[in-house]
Amino acid sequence: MVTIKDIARESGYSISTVSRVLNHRNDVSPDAKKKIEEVVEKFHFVPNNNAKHLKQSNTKTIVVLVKGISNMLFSNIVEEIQQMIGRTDYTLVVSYIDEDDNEVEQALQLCRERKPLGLLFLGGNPEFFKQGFAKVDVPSVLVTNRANNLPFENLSSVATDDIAAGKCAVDALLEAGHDKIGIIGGDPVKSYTSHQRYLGCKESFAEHGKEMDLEVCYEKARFSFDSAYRAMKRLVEKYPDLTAVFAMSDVMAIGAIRALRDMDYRVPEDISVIGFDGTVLAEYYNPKLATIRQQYQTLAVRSVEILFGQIELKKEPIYEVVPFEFASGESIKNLK
Amino acid sequence: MVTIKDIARESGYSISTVSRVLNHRNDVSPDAKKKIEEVVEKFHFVPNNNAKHLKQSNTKTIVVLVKGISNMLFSNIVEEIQQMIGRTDYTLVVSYIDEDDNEVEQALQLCRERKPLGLLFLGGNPEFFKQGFAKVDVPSVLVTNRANNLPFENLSSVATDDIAAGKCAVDALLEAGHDKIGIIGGDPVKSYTSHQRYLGCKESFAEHGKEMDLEVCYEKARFSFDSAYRAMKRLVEKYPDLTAVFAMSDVMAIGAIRALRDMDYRVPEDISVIGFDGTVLAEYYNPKLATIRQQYQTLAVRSVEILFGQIELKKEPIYEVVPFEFASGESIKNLK
DNA sequence: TTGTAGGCGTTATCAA
DNA sequence: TTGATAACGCCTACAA
Repeated sequence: MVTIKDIARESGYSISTVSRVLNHRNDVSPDAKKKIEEVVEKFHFVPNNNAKHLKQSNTKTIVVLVKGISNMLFSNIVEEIQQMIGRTDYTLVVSYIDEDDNEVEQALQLCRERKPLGLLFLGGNPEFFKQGFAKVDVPSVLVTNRANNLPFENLSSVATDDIAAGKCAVDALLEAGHDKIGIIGGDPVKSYTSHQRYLGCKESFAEHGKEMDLEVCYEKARFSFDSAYRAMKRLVEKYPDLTAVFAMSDVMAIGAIRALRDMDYRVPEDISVIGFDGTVLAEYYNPKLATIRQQYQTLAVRSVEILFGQIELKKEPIYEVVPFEFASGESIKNLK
Repeated sequence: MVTIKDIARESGYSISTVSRVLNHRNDVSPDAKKKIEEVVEKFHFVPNNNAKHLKQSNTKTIVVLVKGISNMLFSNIVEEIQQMIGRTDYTLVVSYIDEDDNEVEQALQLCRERKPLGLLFLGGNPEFFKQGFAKVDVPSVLVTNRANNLPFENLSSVATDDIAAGKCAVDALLEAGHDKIGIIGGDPVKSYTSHQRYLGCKESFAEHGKEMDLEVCYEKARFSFDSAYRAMKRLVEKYPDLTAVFAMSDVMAIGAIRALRDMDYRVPEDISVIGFDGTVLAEYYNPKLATIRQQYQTLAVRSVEILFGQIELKKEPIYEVVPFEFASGESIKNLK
């Protein structure tokens, strides 16, 4: 393996000078720079990041922790963030972790290894934060979840108001004349987001003078096609006269629709469906999926802005709420 | 930051003994092990991987290089691989790189930094291999692409026969009575896979006694919904009387269908569509997408088996072809 | 079973 | 503008 040492020997300069050239510093003579770059090129030398990060302290890097690689909303947000950071002199490190893994532990590890100036969490479990976030001493922003109940002075948040959004989804169904509504969502005990959206549903029912029986109308699922598919089948079984379904993600909604069609229901003629997130999938599906569109661009932009605010100005934490939109699609039938 | 040194001091043992405990080695007394684990727990000590990998030589790790995070086929394969490796004493490192980046350079970098015993490439550009793979001295398997024309003694491959599969797709359309067929695929010059599938199309036409005019019937697109959407619109414009479309991925097919519907064509009544890959999306879409299903499980299993064969037995490279299946779906209309 | 010491490939601090 | 040299945190002969 060719190291900086080899480049030094080969170019006739010292290790330090090579290092300077590699890090694009300007206290090097043009001659040295030229010669060293030639040798680097010739040997296809690439620095070893382990050694680099082990030693380096002053790194302008931001770490993004993404919970779940198959979450399209997150993919979109990451892409936006990448573009924004690309225009600054910061480096972005994106780390994907499993839906169920502990993002705070992972953050701690990354802090030791990359010494970032800021952290961006895409998705997160409040429990993990309560347990371990105290040990994170880097400015952070929780994106997509609210951090109001997580009183850490270095943790802000940018999120959609999940209660209002959940309410909006059910409002849409109720106002189209549906009142036998099933819900497919995550486990409200484990997923804070699901819990919030569920509260929104409840509120909507109450406001329309109706009761909502969790036992009958709610089915738990993971955020995947097939898990939602199975949940939809269970839901129909225990609530056979439902006329509409609110699925707490677009992926879930599509899983549910497939299940309904396999049971010979038509969507939306027999049963209406509304999703959540407003990913590109919703627009491409047949029928076009009604959904609650989260403003992923705004989420991305504000998360970065707030993070930089925290890093550079050491501001107070901010808990920002980003508006959502109702996208009507073609999957809701108006009964009125 | 708490280091192994702190743990040593605090526990009363030496750094080496702590290191031994951390690496679960058995030449440590139970007392030492217990005491040190307590201290580690108390201080929430986590080793710094930079330092670890910098020094460590004997790492039983396999690196997977995935080209494109939004490729569902690859996600499925990765998941399978993860499960298989999980049952061994190897560690798996998954690295996602952009569709257009140079996977061989990235591989070189990872080899220096992680010293893996084997490499798995999910997708890859033969050009990059020709240029740089000679410097990779680790057993590798190219998954999804064939390496027959890449005569490196440490590079095997497991792949679907893209020519045969492309032919199968067009056969299906021709045999359903379609003969005005459009094709949406990657740039055949840049994407070897697309080129192979295109050759299959040509073969199918020839076998059915028809000609195929690349200029008229082929539209280039990236492997995304919206790029395929636009390609479909262009295709209809220059080939208005087509009755069927072969899209070289399921995602492309869905983008195309949306475009067709927006132009008031019905699928499959007016225009038939067949996709490629057989991802879960195909089954959940409406109409269920006809597609060429790649056996992602077999691809995953064989790639790992072949890699271990190379690592442990130093066998000759193998170029394995995995069978594919035609999934009829609901998106092809029979004109006969 | 345990400890000492040297080194992994960089960066950073000084002095030249 | 350069070059020694000491870290960075850990692993690993080798010695005890």
